[in-house]
Amino acid sequence: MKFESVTIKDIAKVLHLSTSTVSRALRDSYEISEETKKLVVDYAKSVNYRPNPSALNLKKRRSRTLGITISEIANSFFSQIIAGVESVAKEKGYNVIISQTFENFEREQEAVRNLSQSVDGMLISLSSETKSLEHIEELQQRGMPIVFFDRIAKNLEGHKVRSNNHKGAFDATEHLIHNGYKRIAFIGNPDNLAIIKERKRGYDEALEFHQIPHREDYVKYCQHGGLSYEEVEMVMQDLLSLDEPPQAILSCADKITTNCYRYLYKHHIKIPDQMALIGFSNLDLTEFLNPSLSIIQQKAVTMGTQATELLIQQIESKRPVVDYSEIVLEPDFFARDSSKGH
Amino acid sequence: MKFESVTIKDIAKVLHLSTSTVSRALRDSYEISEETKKLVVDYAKSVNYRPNPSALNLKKRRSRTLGITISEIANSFFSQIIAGVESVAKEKGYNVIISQTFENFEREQEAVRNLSQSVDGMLISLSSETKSLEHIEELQQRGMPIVFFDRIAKNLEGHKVRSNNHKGAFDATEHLIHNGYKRIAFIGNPDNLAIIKERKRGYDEALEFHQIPHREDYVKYCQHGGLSYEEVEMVMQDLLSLDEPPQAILSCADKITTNCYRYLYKHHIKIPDQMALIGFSNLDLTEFLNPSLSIIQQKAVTMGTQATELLIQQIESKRPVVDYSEIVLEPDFFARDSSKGH
DNA sequence: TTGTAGGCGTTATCAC
DNA sequence: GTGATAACGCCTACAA
Repeated sequence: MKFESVTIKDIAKVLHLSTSTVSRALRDSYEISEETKKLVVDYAKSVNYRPNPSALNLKKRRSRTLGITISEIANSFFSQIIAGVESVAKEKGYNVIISQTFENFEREQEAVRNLSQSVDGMLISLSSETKSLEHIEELQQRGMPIVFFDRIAKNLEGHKVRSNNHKGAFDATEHLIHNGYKRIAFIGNPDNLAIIKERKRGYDEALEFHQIPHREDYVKYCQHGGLSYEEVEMVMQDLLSLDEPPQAILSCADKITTNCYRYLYKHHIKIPDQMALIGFSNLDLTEFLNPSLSIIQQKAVTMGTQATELLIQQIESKRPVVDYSEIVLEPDFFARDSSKGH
Repeated sequence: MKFESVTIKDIAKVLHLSTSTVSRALRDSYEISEETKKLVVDYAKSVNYRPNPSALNLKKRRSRTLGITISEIANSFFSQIIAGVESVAKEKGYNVIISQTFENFEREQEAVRNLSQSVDGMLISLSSETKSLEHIEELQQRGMPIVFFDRIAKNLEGHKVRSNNHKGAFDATEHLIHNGYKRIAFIGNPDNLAIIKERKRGYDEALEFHQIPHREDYVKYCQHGGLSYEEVEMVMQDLLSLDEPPQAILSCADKITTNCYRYLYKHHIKIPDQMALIGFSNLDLTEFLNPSLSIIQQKAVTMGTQATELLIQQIESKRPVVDYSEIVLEPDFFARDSSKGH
């Protein structure tokens, strides 16, 4: 089953013109007479002519396509990011190809390498399991414009758009402390991710500031980013089986937050009385949950639009970009019942 | 800023071979000696050679890209669909380009026409405002494989994957009736959509079956699919200002359901005592809402995978497809507190 | 077993 | 003002 489409050649044949004339007429070149232009344009419209993108790409050595690498689409944070990316991309005439890593390093390498030939530039949020950055560095060195967002690569150059993760975690932890919680656990993705390091630092510093002793057994990392319920379940069991279990949890990813909530619900552990919960999340209805969920919400759509604007700017820049921006977005904090004082 | 990549020509030059030999060696042709093959393949790997997709596409007259047209990405139902689509597409070596219509007819026409040159086939869920189908028919006639899902086009040929909308709405309505509700309102997208007609029919027939009189003023359509809160707000105000307002609502789209919930919450109308609510939704945490939300949940991921499998099958079929399948997925029904009897 | 040449659809360069 | 030609990267008859 093949889709047959009209080409410049077809038009040229019908109108008894050369392909070059048709091409020029369609692009409104000054060299072509108004008469011929009108003839060609009208006919092209009547047969619904559209230039073949592959031919154009081959010729122009660009694809007007952006690649975006994220952990998972079915995650409110990332689907909001994509919404932002798509809106700017479409507006500027770019398509977007999405690659999911499912927090897996090999998949990320694969994705990045595959994308490399199809796109003019890439938006990357690292996977939880990413340890080495060579696959990305190599592309950068060959001139691929890459903008990092959310889970940025600390040690690579390039435009970056991220949240103020330190502040988000610090404020949330402090909020718990103010509400009377002292035994506060931290659950995050693995801390090879800079954002998790930052959030951990925020958590640490809030404890320190309020002279609450650190406890290493209150700090947990989900190697797979809490993608599966089971992963979070194990962490929760660990925490609850401690001699002195925590009274509150700070969760550092959308999936972890919802899976914690699910766990507590399932095991009839009352929130916040038996366990307070506050987490990073971009879900829609958290305020209507029972109890309503306290969240640190990132400006996801904005993150998507800003990152895309920077990327397109870099792609279309005449000279190599040397001066990179790092945009930091302030997260919004919503204190609700799940972290109420007792 | 241009991304320089290695071509077959480069390899040929370095190895003192012709481009055809390199091309054949890379594709493991029987004509090439093992020796040469190894030489070429090893070198290609060492320089990270990837064929240029545009050149391949131009040559093969296909793009190994699928287009999908939906109303909005930031909608749990559609992001689950996309997750399903991506998984099958990636597995079979296809990329996916997403187009959002935001329920607008012109955007849909634009999207479909733009996509037409870039993709080998399309997955389409119609927009709420779509009235004519010429833009789609035209492509079909020129041989573009198109699979309809969710909001299918009743009068066009093609593979179709949808939910059993009639049953979903019938069961939900009957459930409300069993729980003692008689004054039941229906809120949906515009009924030029076949799925809404079907859901309306399910609602109608359940009422009829239980000998509950119809009331036209209980039936409301959101022209823009409830995308904005304000649209749903107006409908709710209409319903509540009736002499005899409804006691329960059946909502027919994810966005409408959540916006109804939001409205009731905001106006301190107790669910279900003052107004029961049940709706089509694929949101994640509905069971933990306060009160927990009764939903009709569609098999979104499956819908995505099945539609994509059909599409790729049609694209890769040697002979024109004449025998179209219509897959009907049974929705899952979760009765919860928001529709409890009083 | 390897090389040469032509073409996929488009645009740019050069001629007329 | 218009037309012929080459080139973008790849593949595939056909030739050698």
